[in-house]
Amino acid sequence: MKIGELAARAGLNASALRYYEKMGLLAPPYRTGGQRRYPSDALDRALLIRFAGDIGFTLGEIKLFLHGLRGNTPVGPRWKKLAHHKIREMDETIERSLRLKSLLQHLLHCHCPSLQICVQRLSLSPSLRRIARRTK
Amino acid sequence: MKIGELAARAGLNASALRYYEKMGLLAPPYRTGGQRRYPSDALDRALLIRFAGDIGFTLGEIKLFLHGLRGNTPVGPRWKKLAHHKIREMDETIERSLRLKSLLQHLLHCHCPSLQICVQRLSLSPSLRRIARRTK
DNA sequence: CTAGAAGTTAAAGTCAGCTTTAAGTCAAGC
DNA sequence: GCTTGACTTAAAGCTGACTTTAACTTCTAG
Repeated sequence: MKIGELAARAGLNASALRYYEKMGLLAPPYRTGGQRRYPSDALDRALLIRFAGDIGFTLGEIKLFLHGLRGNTPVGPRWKKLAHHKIREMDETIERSLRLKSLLQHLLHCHCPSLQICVQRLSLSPSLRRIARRTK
Repeated sequence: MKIGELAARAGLNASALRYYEKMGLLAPPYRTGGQRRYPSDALDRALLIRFAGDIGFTLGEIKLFLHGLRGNTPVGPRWKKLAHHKIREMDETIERSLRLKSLLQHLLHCHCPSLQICVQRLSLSPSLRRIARRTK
């Protein structure tokens, strides 16, 4: 399989595949006249990488846990740890988003005479300040 | 007030204040011997900018709605539109995070013989693929 | 008066995850 | 054999929100 075909089948750009290879996520394949020729299981790899990226893993994390996998090794402890970590991250994101949403709703419906005054009042609350700060 | 004091009081770096000024979010203050001297209400402005940034507005959005405010103008329609937009964004974030969380939990507890096979199965589901894709 | 803390600028650097560009090489169909 | 489309590389560019750097000036305390 040439890189273009692999890219099309994995839903990625060829440049992304080359980038993954450079970053150590994708094994360097055989070459024919300088061009990459991938074995069919490279598609699984590429799909796995895309999938993991899609669900919010960084390339560093993906690399980390791909190294934990060898061939068709079943789901292992390294992966589970990462998954738990990501689940916690999701929880934090959800909680933060909920709080900020209600904050925005307050701002929409409150009776402060101006945004600046409203924000000043909100800023005085240490708990709110903490929420805001973590949002970064 | 010198820039360092304003920065300290607003919880920002001086470089960020200069950046905001360059980006048109903060009015250029008077200068004494080339150095910026801020009036005390600049603190409100800076806090407002920080607060808005903290709750997820981009600088572009902040600039947009700061231009809608003049002095202590009450909360206006421009701001409300932006707030509604942001609330929708929060809702999307929350929904996506919830789905990805349950996806991760499935991956943790499913009985697929390997991650690759599990992901292959998941990837076959168009609805899941859509979820994943929107995550970018 | 002088040391040194704090201010000034423009321009470059940072982070991630790629894409784009430039300049060239290779392969496949006619 | 020739065209054209797909491939190759290294390096630069992109986004956003700043920070850092370098070289310099100004303010302030003692």
